Amino acid sequence: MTNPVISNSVIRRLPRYYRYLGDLKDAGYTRISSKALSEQMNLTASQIRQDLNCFGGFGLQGYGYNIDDLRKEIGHILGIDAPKKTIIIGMGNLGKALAQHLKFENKGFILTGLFDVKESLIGQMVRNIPIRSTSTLDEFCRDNKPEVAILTTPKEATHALSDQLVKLGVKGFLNFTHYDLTASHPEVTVENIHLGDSLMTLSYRLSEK
Amino acid sequence: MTNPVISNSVIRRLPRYYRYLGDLKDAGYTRISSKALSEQMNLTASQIRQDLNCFGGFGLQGYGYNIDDLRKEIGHILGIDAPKKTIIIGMGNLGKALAQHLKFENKGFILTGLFDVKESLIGQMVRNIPIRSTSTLDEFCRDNKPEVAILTTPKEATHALSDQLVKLGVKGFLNFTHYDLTASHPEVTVENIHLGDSLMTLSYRLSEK
DNA sequence: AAAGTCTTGATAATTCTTTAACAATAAGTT
DNA sequence: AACTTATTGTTAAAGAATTATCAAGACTTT
Repeated sequence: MTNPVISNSVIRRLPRYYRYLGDLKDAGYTRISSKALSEQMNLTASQIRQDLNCFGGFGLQGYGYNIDDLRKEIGHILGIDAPKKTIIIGMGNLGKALAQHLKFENKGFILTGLFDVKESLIGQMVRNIPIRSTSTLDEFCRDNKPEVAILTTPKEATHALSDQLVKLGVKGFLNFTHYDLTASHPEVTVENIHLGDSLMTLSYRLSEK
Repeated sequence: MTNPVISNSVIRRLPRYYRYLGDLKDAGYTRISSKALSEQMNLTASQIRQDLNCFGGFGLQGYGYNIDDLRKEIGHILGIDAPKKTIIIGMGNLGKALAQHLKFENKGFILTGLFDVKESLIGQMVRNIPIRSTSTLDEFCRDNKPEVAILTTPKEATHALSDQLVKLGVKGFLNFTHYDLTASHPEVTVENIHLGDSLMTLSYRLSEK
């Protein structure tokens, strides 16, 4: 698709809208105005309207937005209705925590494979999926064609591993390793999550006060 | 301290500078120019110089920056030399992963307490720290005065828990729960980490291609 | 020690993001 | 059915962030 290019800032707010709309829906509400939503979310109403209008006019003057419709629209924009096969590499505590707590199904992902190098982990079941040896990755990817990989491996392993996965057709990475991954090809997408950076940001804010 | 107010964008880049400078130091380098660093980090040299000059002129014309000095300066700016006592509440896989993998000592934090409500976890040792019952939180905080809490509890528990902790003197939160925490008092700092949002952002980028 | 090179810090220009304003229009009300 | 109120989508203005530029000055070489 060749859409008009949406700014990063807008994209990063979409999941938050999606969450809040889900909560409102669960609470039984059917409509909301940009003003009311802005108060809940600590944003300006203007920003919400501006953001949503990047994708279309989902609201109705004098009424606001239908919560369920808007949520579905945003879900569609986020690609949640196009499930992507996903593997996790590195099944230590972090890998396990992600496997168990991330609601993959709700977010457009299907967890299909778990990998680790550590003998003692191989064969363990997490969420009814067996942990496989990383040495079987090539074979698994050829058979199952996962599109997304979540990495929680040691820093040293990351670069070679991501190269291998890109060759095997993986298009998206959620990278929790200490290695700063950059997209090697234009069709590859990387989301780096450095938990340590968040800690340091917190430290800064505590120190400045 | 009443500093000239640094923008969010700058603050969020500081930890990344800190990491890269650490890597360069470990690799044995002693100096680097903004241009060379910008190429490694995929930024502009201008931005790096602009960012650093928010805090002072750490560079030298015709030479660049001394890696070790600059790293120390940024560490100091980040408050890494002022260790903050920290507790983790919620010792499921995520809490355990954070306890074991986050390098607290390097980042200005000292892990002093671990808490969970689940009977089977209480008493377990992680990093030589016992997991305590959440019911002992008041007592622990009065005795140990932790400044920072990392939350990995269920959504429902978060609001009440954070209120309780603020009353007990906790000033900083790293919030991994599905509840969007907002700083209730001006002296309280919150860093929300929604891993699900990162997944959805990734989903968007994969879908747009 | 002079000439040349490099690289900063600062300022200016540009671009991007957010906020404000308001006409248009749909819903709700009498 | 007309009138009032609410709220959008859009355009314009303001504010931030990023990038480009360049004089000043420190290092390096001859």
